[in-house]
Parts: sequence; structure tokens; C-alpha cells
Amino acid sequence: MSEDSVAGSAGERPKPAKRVNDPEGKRRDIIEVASREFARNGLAGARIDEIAAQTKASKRMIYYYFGDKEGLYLHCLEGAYRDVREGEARLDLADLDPVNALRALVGFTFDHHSQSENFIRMVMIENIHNGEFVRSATGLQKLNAAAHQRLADLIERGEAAGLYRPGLVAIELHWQISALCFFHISNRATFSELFKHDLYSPEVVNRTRSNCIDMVLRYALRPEVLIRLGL
Amino acid sequence: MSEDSVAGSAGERPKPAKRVNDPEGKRRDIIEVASREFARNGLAGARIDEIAAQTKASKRMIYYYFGDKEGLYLHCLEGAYRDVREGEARLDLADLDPVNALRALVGFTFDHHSQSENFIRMVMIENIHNGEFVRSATGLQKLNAAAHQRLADLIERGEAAGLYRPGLVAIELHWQISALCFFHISNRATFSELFKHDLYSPEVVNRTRSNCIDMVLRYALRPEVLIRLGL
Amino acid sequence: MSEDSVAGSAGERPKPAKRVNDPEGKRRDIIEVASREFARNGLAGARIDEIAAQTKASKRMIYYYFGDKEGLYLHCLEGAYRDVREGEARLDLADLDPVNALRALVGFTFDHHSQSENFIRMVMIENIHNGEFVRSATGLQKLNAAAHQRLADLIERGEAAGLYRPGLVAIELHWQISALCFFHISNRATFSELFKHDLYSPEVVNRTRSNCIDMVLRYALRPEVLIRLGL
Amino acid sequence: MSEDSVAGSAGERPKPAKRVNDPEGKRRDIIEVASREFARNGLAGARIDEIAAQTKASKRMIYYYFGDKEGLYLHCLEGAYRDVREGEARLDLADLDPVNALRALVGFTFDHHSQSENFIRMVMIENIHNGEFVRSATGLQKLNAAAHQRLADLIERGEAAGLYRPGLVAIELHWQISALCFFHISNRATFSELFKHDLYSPEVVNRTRSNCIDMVLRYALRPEVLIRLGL
DNA sequence: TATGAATGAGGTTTCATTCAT
DNA sequence: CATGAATGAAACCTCATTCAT
Repeated sequence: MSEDSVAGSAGERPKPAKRVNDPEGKRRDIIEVASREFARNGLAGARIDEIAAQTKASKRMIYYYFGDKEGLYLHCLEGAYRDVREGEARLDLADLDPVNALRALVGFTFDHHSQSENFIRMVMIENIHNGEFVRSATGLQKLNAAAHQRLADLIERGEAAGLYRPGLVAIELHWQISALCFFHISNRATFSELFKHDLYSPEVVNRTRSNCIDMVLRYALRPEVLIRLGL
Repeated sequence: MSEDSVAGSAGERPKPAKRVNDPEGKRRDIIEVASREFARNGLAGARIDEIAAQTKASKRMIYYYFGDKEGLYLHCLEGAYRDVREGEARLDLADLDPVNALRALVGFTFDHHSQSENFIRMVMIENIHNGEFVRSATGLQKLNAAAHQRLADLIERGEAAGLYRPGLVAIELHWQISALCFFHISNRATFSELFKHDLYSPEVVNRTRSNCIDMVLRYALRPEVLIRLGL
Repeated sequence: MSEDSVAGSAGERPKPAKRVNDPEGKRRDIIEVASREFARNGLAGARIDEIAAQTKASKRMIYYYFGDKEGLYLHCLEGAYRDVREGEARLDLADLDPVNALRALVGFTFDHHSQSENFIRMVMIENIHNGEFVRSATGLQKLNAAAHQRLADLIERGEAAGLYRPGLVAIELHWQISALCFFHISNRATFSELFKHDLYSPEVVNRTRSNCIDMVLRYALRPEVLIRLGL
Repeated sequence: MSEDSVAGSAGERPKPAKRVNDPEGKRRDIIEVASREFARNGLAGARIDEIAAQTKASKRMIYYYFGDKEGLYLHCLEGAYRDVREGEARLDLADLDPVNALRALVGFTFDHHSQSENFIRMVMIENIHNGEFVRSATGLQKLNAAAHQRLADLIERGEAAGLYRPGLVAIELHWQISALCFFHISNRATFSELFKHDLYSPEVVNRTRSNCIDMVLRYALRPEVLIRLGL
């Protein structure tokens, strides 16, 4: 009967008739479109007109929800970070032995960043703006603190098991993984162009991926372990 | 005999007194100012008016010399790359043993990027633009080919001496060094902000620098060599 | 028995619990807030959004009650005049001798205007609009006619007693008193600023006040009376 | 010889042909039109589009010359004050005896304000804005200081001649003259409307004018002088 | 070669008002 | 009575670019 599943025996549901108002949906729609435009063109380069045109909402509505262009940008930025960290949190590193857990973490980060070009671009743009918007985005710090903690736990485990070199620092290791996986996407255009080397064919991507994993393992594991593992 | 030295012979020239015309100097002045503005604000964010205001030249001159905003941007981009690669060429790796040469190369790249924020930002911006301008900047590829060759030579030497792991690929190693040194500057704003960790105090910079060197050495050298060196 | 007391008998009323409807109170609340905003920013400068935000009512209610922005403005204007004239009516000039009655009238007007900045500003704004709204505010004329009559009575008394100069005209005297007392508030900003003279310290206000009284007395009283009074 | 003096002798004057560029003229034109619009509608109510339409210049040009709406408003405000004070300065009070000089000053101010409705309205509008723009208009204070000085000289003369009451204060007298003459124009709309009394027929204006003069004279002159003059 | 004036097109933002519920 | 969502129209302002000299 009803236009959705089977919900509603009798049919007198409060607001089924007209599906006109869906503010939350509109907000999400706007953010999605805007994220793409910001990622593509930067804060100054993105056009509110263009965003509105691609949205179910009107230009006026964007201002109603987000105040101004920068407000919209801030929401997009927060959304981008949230997506990434939520994916990260779903990784279950505790179930793996320290060596494979590290492999998994780097691999995941690499794959994730590869598939989230918009995120990478948003972060680049935000850095062009000297991070002035992340600064005002309360809540983002918490997300990152969790990521940091997961890594600290792993390091402790790996060190206790005699597998990791002693003295590893969580934030440094996080930095190193990020640097490698981030650069792979952030600088693809100039790097391929300048070296006339297509870095992004499937085979080369795979090689780069395992190089990144190797690089982190060789940095983190004790030499004896490396030899034992044939690395 | 030269076109400058005989000033005043005929006398009917409108303004003989102030003969300060220095087209080449003006060009350089414009590029210098524009590079700063592009690096700071991006292609869309930089303002021709602002650039002209900071220059000794007028706005019209910018168009006269460079055609349009994008032409100016292209010149700035080329200039930035040229500076970097020229610095790199001055490094004399052949004088050092392969291990120390690698140390020197990473250290140099790290230091160089740290001091060339404008360059890093120009590259970031160019990547935001999907490298469409590097593509038309003939001549940049050559610069990079030289850098690539120097690294290939070093790898050969290191491998022959039994110090480097076999199978290293020059462009990959270049990529890895770049990733680490580039990220250190490109993502400083978001990274420090999100982790509330000042990555840029002198001590932390030093630590990051030696971590980068370590990471590359551990990746490139054979485990036995690492053990022998106490790494 | 009253329509409120039996709440709950039948039970099918949607929201019987919170029965806080107070239309008249909301109207007053809106007018109060709006008066402040109009006085502060003018008709064009005041914002319906801002008024609604400061009110317990919603924006829609403002339109429901007052039709449109101009309707709201008109109500505010009427309210402002009403307050003033009601205050004036409470003055009992008949109990005083003509000289002191005049003193009291000027003093009262001065004090009143000093304390009714919003009123002064509403009148200024209305004059900027060439009085087009007072024109349609039926009822305001009556209020002023009463004020006029009180002054006419006083003049008659003062003239009969040989104290006032003959030929004084009520509306002219009213005009003069208004001019002095109004200007004191209406032009405070520019006057203090341009002459770098703080006209509004308590001492200066007192001096201005007695100057106003003096000025009116000297205008209205016969010279002999002035001399007798030592003015 | 010079290109201006004997205009027309030879005919090869550098720039006579096309009268296209006259920046200063355009500026004045804009200010003139804008002053009228601001005076009529206030700062918020005036429309840049409307001003541009009435001007020989384009909308864009207004921004080129004046930066923004407020900058334009500020220039208009300064112009209005300048006009008034320059007129005042041309009055030659020193040539008249103190009594007639005072008559002339009040009469002039009255007449001037009557003919400068735009000025009066600009001052009203500026007061609605709490004088925030006069505050930043350096140079206006000086104009007013001169007016103040002229009046102080007159008072000294009148007092020395035994004609003025002792103790008159220049700024207070200026305030009083201003109040009367200003109010006559500023509040014409509400006053005529509320009292249904046409204050602005020629006869009534004349009566108001002489009332203002009388009022100031009676305030400023010694009672004996008033009697002697038959006032 | 050099410049101040000028501009069309388009950008962001605001506002009073109305609609659907 | 009451509300949050929605909007068209128009406001202010900006920008890369060109013109007249």
C-alpha cells in the first residue's frame, strides 16, 4: 500500500502525504555537492551559484542553513574528516599480531586515501588557508585523538612482543604513514607530469602500496625481525 | 655604442633625466610579488590589484608582460621549480660514500623544503589545479630528469658496494624522499592543529628530520648494514 | 465557569498542558522590541529577522499581527507619541503661578525628552520619512490638541496677570520649547563630536536645562518682570 | 605661450578634443547625486544602483572612487558641512554693531538652514547613526572651531559695549541658535502634521524667523537694552 | 613603454515576505 | 494561533581586463 516498505498498518501516518520538507536531507545534499566543488576548485574558486544549481535547494537556502560561504566550507571540512576517521575506527587492529596489524593499518590508510580524493583535496586546501578553519572546528581534535590512541596501543603491544624497535612514538609513526599515503594522492598531478611516469596504473599503484608498507615496517621493526621475515 | 650609454646625444627625448627603465628588473619584481601572493592565496584567491599595488610596476604592465593572470601564474610556477632544482644540482653526492650520500640527500631535501614554503605551496596549488599548468611548462621536465639521473647513479653505486638492498628504483626512492619532506611543510597547519602538537619547535623539527633520514636508510640499506651501523 | 478553568474535561484537545497563550502580551513584546530596533536603526535599517529573534513570538506572528514592516513601524510610532503625551498630561500647571508654571513646563519637557531617547529618535526617523506615517496615524492629532490647549490656557493666565508679554501664541511657544528640548537630544552626537565638547556631563546638562528655561522666560515675560525677578 | 592663458591662439592644445575624462567632475557629480539620495532615504535606504543611474558614472566607478557605500556617505557628509560653514564664514559680522550682528547671524542661520534641507537631513541621519561617521571625518572639527571663534569675538564685543548680558558663553549661544533654526526644518513634517498647522507658508515662516531672532536677542541682551529697543 | 580611469559580468549576501503544516 | 522552512528579487561589492592618452 504505502510507498515505502510495509510500515503502517492503517495508513494514518502523521506526515506521509507530501515529502516536500526534508531539511536534514537537503543539508546533506548541499554538503555533498559543496564538498565536491570545494575540493575541485578551492574556497575562493568554488561558486555558490554552481553549488546551488547542482542541489535540490536554492541558493538562498544555503545561506539559511550555513550562514555564508565559509560556514558551508567549514561544514564540508568537518564532514570530510569525520568520514575518514570513522572508517579508521572500524579497523580492528587488536585482532591482529603487531606486524600484520601495522601492515593492515598502512594498507588501509593507503587504500582509503586513494579512494577519498575529495578528502585529500580538502585537507590540501585547508593547509593553503593555514588551517584557520580546522582551528575553529571544535570536535575534530577529538576524532584524531582516538586515532592516536589506537596507534599508541599497537606500539606498546609490538614493543612488548619484541617485534618493534624500542622508542617508537605514536604521533611520529602516524605522521609517517600519513605522509606517504597522503602524498601519493596529493601530488599525483605534478609528480606524474614532471617525471612523465604514470604512477597510477594499477600495477604501479600496487607497487607503491607495498613500498609504503615496507617502508613503515622497515622503520618500525627490529632488524632481526626484518631478516627473519625476509624483508 | 650600447643603447644605454649615449643618453643625451640628440636631446629631444621627453624624459632624459630619469632613465630608470629596467624592464627585466620589473619583470622579476612582478614575479617575486606575484609568487608570494599566489603561494599565499592560490590562483583564484590571489588578486591582480594586490599584486600591482605591491609592485613598482602598474597593473597594465603585468598584462603587457604576462598576458593574463594565468600567464603570470605559469611564470611564477616555473620560477619556483627552477630555484629548487638549481639548489639540488649543487649537492655533490659523488664525493660521499653511498650511505652518507643518501643521508645528505634526504637531509638536504628536508632542509630545502623547510626553507621554501612558497615552493611547497605553489606545488600544492598546482596539484589543486590538476597540474594543468606544469603540463604546459616546457622545460620543467628536463630539470627533473637530471635529478632522477643523479639518484639512479647513487643507487647503482650503493648496490654495487653491497650497501643498498638490491632492486631499488630511482623514481620510487625519489618519491619517498619527496613525500616525507614535502608533507612536513605542506600539512603543517592541519597536522599541528588537529593533534595539538607543535611539530615545528626546533627540537621537534630536528627529530623529524633524523626520522626521515632513518626511514629512508632503513628502507634502502640491507639489514646487515643497518645492524653494523647500529641503526 | 470561566473558559480557562475547566481544562481537561473532554480530553481531546491537542496540547492542554501548556496554555500560555497571551496574544496581547506578545503584541506588546513585539512593539517594545521593534520600537527599540526602529529607533536604533531607522525604518530601512531595522531588520524583521532581528526583531523576531529578540521576541518571544515568531516572525510569522509579526506579519499576522501587523501586516507588514510598515504596519509595525506605524504601531511603534503611535506608541511612542502616546507615552509622551500621557506624561505631559499629568503635569498640573494650573496649580502654579504663571511664571513658575512656565518654568515647570520647560523643565518637564527637557527632562522628559532627555529620558525618552527612543521617542526622539522615532520622531527624527519619521521626519526623515516626511511624516508620511504620522499622517495616517489617526488619533495622534487629538493628543497634541490637548497639549496645545493647556498652553493656551496658561498664556491667557499669564497675560491677564501682566506677567507675560502680550501677543504670545500658544503654538509658537510650544514650538520654541520643543525646539530647544528636542535638539538637546536629537543632535547630541554630532554636536558633541564636532565641538569636542561633552554636552552631556551632569553639570553641563543642568546648565543647558536652566538656559532653556531662561530662554523661554526671557522670551515670554515682560522686561519689567524680568528685572524684578533678577533675570 | 602657456597652454592655458591665450586659449585658442594656435589650436593644437594637447587635450581639448575629447572631453571624455574628467575624474574630478565625475566625483562631484556622484557626490551631488548621492547627497540627494542619502538625504532623502538615509544610509540604509539609499540605493547605489539608483545613484549610479542618475550619474554620468557607472556603478563600478562609485566603488572605484569611494570604496564602498559608507565611504561615499562620508564624502557626502563632509561636503554638506563644508558648504554650510563656508557660507557662514562669508558673513561679515565685524562690520555690524553687536545687536545687529546678532540679528544678522540668527537670520542668516535661519535662512541658510531653510534653504539647505539636504544638509539638515544629512545631519539628522548622521545623528541616527550616533555620529559614527563625523567622528572619522577629520577636518570637520576645524571648520566648526572657526564658527565658534567668530561668535566668541562677537560676544566679547557686545559685552564690552554694555549691550549683552555678562556671562554669555559662545558654544551655548551657538547651540541655541542652531536648535531653533535646525528644528524649524528638521521637524517640519511631524510638527505641521500633528498640529494641522501649516508652518511653512511665507507669512508663517517670516513670523517664525523673527521669533527666532527675538528669542535670541531677548536671551542675550540686557533687559534695559531690550526696553530701549522697544522689544 | 607606461598609466590612471573605466567597465561588464558575475560574485556573495540580504531582506521582506509567504508557504506547508 | 503558531512555526520552521523556503524564496524571488534585489542589494552591495569584486574581479580580471581594457581603453584613452
